[in-house]
Amino acid sequence: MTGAPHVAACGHAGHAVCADCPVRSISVCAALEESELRALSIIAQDLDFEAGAEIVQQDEPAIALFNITEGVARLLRVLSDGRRQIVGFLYPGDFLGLSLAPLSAFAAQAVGPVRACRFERRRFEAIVASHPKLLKRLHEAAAHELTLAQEHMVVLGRQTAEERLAHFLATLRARRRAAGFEDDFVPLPMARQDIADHLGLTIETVSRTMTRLAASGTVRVARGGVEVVSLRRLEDLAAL
Amino acid sequence: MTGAPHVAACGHAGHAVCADCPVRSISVCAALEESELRALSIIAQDLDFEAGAEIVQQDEPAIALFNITEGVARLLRVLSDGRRQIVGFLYPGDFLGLSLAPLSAFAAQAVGPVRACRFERRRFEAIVASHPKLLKRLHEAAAHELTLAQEHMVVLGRQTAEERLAHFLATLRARRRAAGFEDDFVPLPMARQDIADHLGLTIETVSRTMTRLAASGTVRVARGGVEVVSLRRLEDLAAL
DNA sequence: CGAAGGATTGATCACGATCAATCGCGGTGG
DNA sequence: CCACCGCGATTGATCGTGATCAATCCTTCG
Repeated sequence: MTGAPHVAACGHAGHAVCADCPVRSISVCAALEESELRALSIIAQDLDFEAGAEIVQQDEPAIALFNITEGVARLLRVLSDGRRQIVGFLYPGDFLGLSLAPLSAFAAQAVGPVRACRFERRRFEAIVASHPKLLKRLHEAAAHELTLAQEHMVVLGRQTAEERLAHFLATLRARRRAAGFEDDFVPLPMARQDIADHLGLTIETVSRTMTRLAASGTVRVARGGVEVVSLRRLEDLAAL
Repeated sequence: MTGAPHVAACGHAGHAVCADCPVRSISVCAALEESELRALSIIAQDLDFEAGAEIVQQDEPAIALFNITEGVARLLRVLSDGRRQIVGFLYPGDFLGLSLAPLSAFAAQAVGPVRACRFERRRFEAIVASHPKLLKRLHEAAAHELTLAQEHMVVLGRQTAEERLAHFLATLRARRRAAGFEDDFVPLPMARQDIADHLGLTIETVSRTMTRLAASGTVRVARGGVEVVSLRRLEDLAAL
């Protein structure tokens, strides 16, 4: 079910050219010196993953780091009895492997087709050790992720189903806005089950709640996503 | 109800002496060069907080960072309708202010009497900028916090009340072990309401679940904490 | 056109929340 | 010294949100 990733056919024998990177301006690699970028470029490997493929295995040695360049990935933990918790979705520009533990406590899987830039850990850390700006960027990314994680704890610990879904959609919309999109359409490339496992709900509750948001004129459900009809109402419901 | 913090009466006009710091070996300040430690020492301020006092205000500018040296603090978000979520408890050696946002999205309050080492943010960042080892330590701390936060998401999203409490107690015990204690007593300096707000439960559910853990011979409830009777059972129940 | 799989809708159930009473301990004053 | 008070914790009774079980619906793809 999970095909092995293969080197992208797009050029340079699998080595990425950072200067051409589509997430150059928004990722950890942004604001790096020319020399740092060149150093990274040398050890970077451009990989493609098909939908559902494991990018990182749960409880396996974390020997590599990734920078998502295209597509969406999910970061999740599967309990022994099959319960899943998705702790976050990774979008282009997001960094995978910020936690420094020797074993990866979480798996990362491609939601749809994903392209990612891979760095072997030992080599990456060697570069980090000698490039303080890169460390600073990594730290900022980790601090940001930490804030997101803490916010999501509030959602999971204290919000109702409707508040959770409203918050999720509002967050995705804000993120899309920040990425420069002007419309109010929120693409949902992940399955309902993924949304449920992210929000600590069941697929049925997500479905019902989505229907209720649509019935109240807050959103309109379309193929592949939702359109935010009343941002005001959505944010009121999210109630953080 | 929350008295203003006052400078500790213990010496040097409120300036801490890092070399004498009780958390020197376990905190962010550990493994720093002599020069870095001296630089930090100059801007450090030793503060006392009484039980319940606000160390950091929610939604206020984050103008300072803290290193907890004695006591326990809670990091929490209060929703407009009064619902609370405690995203973590801070023990001696823990760093407060890792998230780099200009406004603190969370409040920090003293659970009992707390002593903390305060750093004015601007000055702290100036030191960080010129001391790469300190940045590295901060990054490690942030990465560790991130992992803890993600683990707790799994707890809040997918665990039952019994699993949550068992996990909480097992985590506290492990932490205490790591700090060098050999016994199986787990102090619980925080109120039941705090535990409930950390685990996304009500105080009644915490109480009932605690009683059930005691009835099954997993723990014994004592004043100020619990004694772990069967670690095996506790960890089985925690079921991560 | 038919099969397959994800999404939605419906009926019922259960876990934890809510409402409420009591307990137990520590502090205070008579 | 003990009666009383206050407050946090525990226990009990009932309720409600979201889970579970189950039946279509809808879209995609062969």
